[in-house]
Amino acid sequence: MESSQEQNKLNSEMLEKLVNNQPPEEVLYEVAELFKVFGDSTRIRILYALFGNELCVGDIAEVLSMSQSSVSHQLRILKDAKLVKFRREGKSIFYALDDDHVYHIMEMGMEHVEE
Amino acid sequence: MESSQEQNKLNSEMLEKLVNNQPPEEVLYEVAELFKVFGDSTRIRILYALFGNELCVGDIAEVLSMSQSSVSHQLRILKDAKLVKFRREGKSIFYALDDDHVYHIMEMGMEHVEE
DNA sequence: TTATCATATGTTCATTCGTTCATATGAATA
DNA sequence: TATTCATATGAACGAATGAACATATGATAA
Repeated sequence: MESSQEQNKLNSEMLEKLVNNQPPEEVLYEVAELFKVFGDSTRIRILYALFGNELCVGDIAEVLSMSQSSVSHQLRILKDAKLVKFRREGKSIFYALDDDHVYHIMEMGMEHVEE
Repeated sequence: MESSQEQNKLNSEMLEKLVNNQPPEEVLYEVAELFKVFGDSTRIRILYALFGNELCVGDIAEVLSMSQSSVSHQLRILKDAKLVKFRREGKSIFYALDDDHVYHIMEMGMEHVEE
């Protein structure tokens, strides 16, 4: 892991304090998993298409010029991450953004990029 | 892309409007790239270690029980994404979170997960 | 200038991931 | 009930990615 002569800048007391202040491993992992879902341009495009709109799968595919299969696969990932919700209406299934967190996280991303 | 008999829920006027309302492809791509950086538990751990602390590479490695090489590689990715900044002090290089966006994005992630 | 310490970089390898194609499910309608 | 339409699922393939190991860079101190 480290060479034996490594000279750290922090003493062991502060190091230990930092180690203990880390959130539980599980939480960090889940946060990473969440952002991983946002980390694909196809899914970002889908999320933006749903920004303020409720759309069925076929329409998303048409708006984004994607195959139905691809959209459906990605919607499943978004669904599992609780980023979108859906309801059935006849043969169609309509998707929408799940809650305000999704809006806010995307807005944050836009802000950081547009600098 | 779609079967010839596909019956969309939206008329072509609304579809076109949606298509035109999408942010530029480049922006969506950059947003995805940004979140991709957050989408790895190793990098999330590093970012959390830097939450309010300025640390040098060796200390990050020690705090997180990671190899120096691995930390350095990930720091480069964080640096390229402008999520961390750094300054040299003697032989050491100290890293810190770059701006408030980073804090806010992570806080959003935590909030969404802790529900 | 040479040796040393802290950090960075290059390469390889195993794994993950997104897309595509084919097919299955399942609700609505004839 | 049989057919059709909308969506979901499974398998396969290629591309991207993170970790590990070895090595390079570059600043400092002897």
